[in-house]
Amino acid sequence: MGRGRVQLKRIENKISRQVTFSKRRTGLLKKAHEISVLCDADVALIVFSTKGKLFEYSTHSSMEAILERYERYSYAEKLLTGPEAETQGSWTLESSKLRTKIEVLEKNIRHYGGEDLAPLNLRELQSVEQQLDTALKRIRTRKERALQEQNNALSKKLKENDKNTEQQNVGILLSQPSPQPPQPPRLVPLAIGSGSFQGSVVTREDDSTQIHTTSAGIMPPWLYRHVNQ
Amino acid sequence: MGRGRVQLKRIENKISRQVTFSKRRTGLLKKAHEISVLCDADVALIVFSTKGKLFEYSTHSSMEAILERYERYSYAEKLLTGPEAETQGSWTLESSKLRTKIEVLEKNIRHYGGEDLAPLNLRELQSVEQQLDTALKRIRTRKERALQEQNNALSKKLKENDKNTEQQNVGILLSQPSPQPPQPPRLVPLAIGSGSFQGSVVTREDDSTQIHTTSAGIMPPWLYRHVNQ
DNA sequence: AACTATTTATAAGA
DNA sequence: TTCTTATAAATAGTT
Repeated sequence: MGRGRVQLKRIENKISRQVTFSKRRTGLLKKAHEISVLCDADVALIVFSTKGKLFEYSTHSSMEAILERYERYSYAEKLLTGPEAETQGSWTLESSKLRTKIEVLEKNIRHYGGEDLAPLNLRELQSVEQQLDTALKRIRTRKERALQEQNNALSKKLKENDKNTEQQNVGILLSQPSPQPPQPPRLVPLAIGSGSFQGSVVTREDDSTQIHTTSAGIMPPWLYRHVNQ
Repeated sequence: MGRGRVQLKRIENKISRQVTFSKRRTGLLKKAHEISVLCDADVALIVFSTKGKLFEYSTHSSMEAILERYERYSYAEKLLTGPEAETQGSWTLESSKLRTKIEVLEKNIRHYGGEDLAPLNLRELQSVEQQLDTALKRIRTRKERALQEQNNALSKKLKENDKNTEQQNVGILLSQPSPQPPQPPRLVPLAIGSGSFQGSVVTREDDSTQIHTTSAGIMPPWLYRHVNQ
């Protein structure tokens, strides 16, 4: 699509690689949005440039929702592909069991849907919902416990160290600088054109950071022509 | 791109919507792959069709890796957005909010049940289930993050103490321990070969699950023309 | 950033 | 679904 064909391999020239990235990124985001609107699809697109700059697009239903939806599929597949790969930790085992259960439940829901509307029993639904709730809670509890144990272990070790050092240099420890808080990337909102748009486009950088998050009713610049021509 | 311009709005005709989806999906995946190779970018693309069928593309570094990388950014952003809400028992607040939400949802379920059996839309049910799932996952994530932060903080302090102790023993107390250098974003190294393909394309359905994962050196079907023409 | 010459993507039609 | 073809779009190379 341009003056000359392009080899499908990394562009070595840094400048043109960057230019191409910019151009194609725009096109990719646009197309992601288009298919989501035209075909009523749920789309999530994440792009990290070589330099670590993030660009993303997601359908109205938000990135998080789509990623979670994806994760569910993902887990189901893993269970199918390699159920033996459960060597991690104890809660991993528990977790996967629960996820299996969830999958079964979800499959049931789909199954019900495949049939007539009649067999849809509300009580069954509520039951399923409750089971899901319970299953997820167990997973959460498990993970928490694991992390809590870690915390306890660390705290204990910390105290022991403190005790050891106190005897020798009490004053030093008192003047410890408090640990630096984690540095989040800076975010700067960008101006957006008009139109109707329900997805979101975000751009963040390590140093210069920019976000353009479009809320409902706002049109991303790369859709401008589509609407006005 | 075709015989006649296209309006950026949902295609109402089911058949042509499906056809368009199929075509554009192919194109989108192709372009995602191209930019990842040409520009050395990390790309993750997730597409759910209306029917819930999943299509995905991810660069060599795998979907999971990219999503995790994304989550890191995402979390950092949230810290910026609401840094005050990240203190001690903040997640407790969040948690109760989510629980309230769950209660509302549960009330909705009951409400549906109180009415006729007819209005019971399967999609709605699944939607509710998903919302519950999401809500619970968020709580879990919140707690995990809080605990993880605690872990990190403790680890850091532990290291600092160790370092201090060393200095003490040697008798050098000239300078303050330097604050932790800001964490540069990690860059995931990409190994992209010329003309070869290292990403993976997966297609899965609810019941019949099919995967075609391309390993290095194997060309996805939609790149066929590129190489052979 | 703009501007085109070309290559690509694709909407329709079969 | 798949192929063909006319056209709309995207974009590589240039200015």
